Amino acid sequence: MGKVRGELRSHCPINFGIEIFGDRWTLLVLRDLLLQGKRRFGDFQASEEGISSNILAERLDRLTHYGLVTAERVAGDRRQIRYEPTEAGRALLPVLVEMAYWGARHDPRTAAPKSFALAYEADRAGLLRSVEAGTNPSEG
Amino acid sequence: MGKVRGELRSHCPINFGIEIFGDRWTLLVLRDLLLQGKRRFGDFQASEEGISSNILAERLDRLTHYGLVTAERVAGDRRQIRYEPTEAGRALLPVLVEMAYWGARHDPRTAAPKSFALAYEADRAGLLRSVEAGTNPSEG
DNA sequence: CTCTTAACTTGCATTTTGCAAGTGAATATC
DNA sequence: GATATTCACTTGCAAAATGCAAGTTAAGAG
Repeated sequence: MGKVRGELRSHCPINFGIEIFGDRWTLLVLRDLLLQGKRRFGDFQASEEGISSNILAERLDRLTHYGLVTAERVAGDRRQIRYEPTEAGRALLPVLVEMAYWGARHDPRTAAPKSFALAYEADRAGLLRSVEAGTNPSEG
Repeated sequence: MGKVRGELRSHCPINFGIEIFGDRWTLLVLRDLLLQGKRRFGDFQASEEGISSNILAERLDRLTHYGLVTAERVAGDRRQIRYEPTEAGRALLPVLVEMAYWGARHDPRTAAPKSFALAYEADRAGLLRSVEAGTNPSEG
């Protein structure tokens, strides 16, 4: 059961996001969901950062609770649950892309290929569209 | 003393940002710094979310450690310390703007004026420039 | 001097995180 | 159809982070 969180500290539009995904794991789940096409519990667990199962379960609950994600059992294999981003979840893609660009430019050891930052700089809107369509060539 | 953090979980460009500002307070400090023009310890403390002084001190330390912020004593009043964003810190502005837009569009009780989301939709690049210049009319 | 201001520190209770192991239901295998 | 395996969690508990209140130190004001 997703624990219902109390009052927000403020309704500053930046704070709103922080209250939902301002922690060390939630944005990684959203990254996997929106950029890597992952849809299942085990997929998220398999990411290199190594989220543990109790944390992952709580975050998926919270994302569902806040309407960024939906969860449903898979017909054909009722053990599985498929997580899908909602419109509100997909609307976070530009946030992720800006963070990725910042990381690509400021982490001296970044794993992002140069082509990503270059593509961003050449045509941000185009990059966003291709990432949205899942046809972006400059990601792992 | 800023505690030096250990190894990063990964060099995914999104994770890099999370490791630095993925918590409930750091982005609020950056918001105050980049969007509200706040420069002093007491200014940050005065924000409506109510950060406590030990947390604030630790976050400022960390931001300084990671090179997003500089700290220096004010000549003329050596009690004061002035915090300034670096280039890397200012480069987070687009991330904050995307988060603000998302919050403005998805928090039903958002404090953001409609003009902000409308200005974003009409001319994102122009909004970014005006926010960068501190001449943005659609913020509190 | 004494008082006040500014920027922290410290102590401690509460909450969150993280690891390892365990559970229960559904499906695959023998 | 009994057994093993997969999947998505739960549970227990130690460790770390957070949050509140009060205290400290250095500098400037009166």
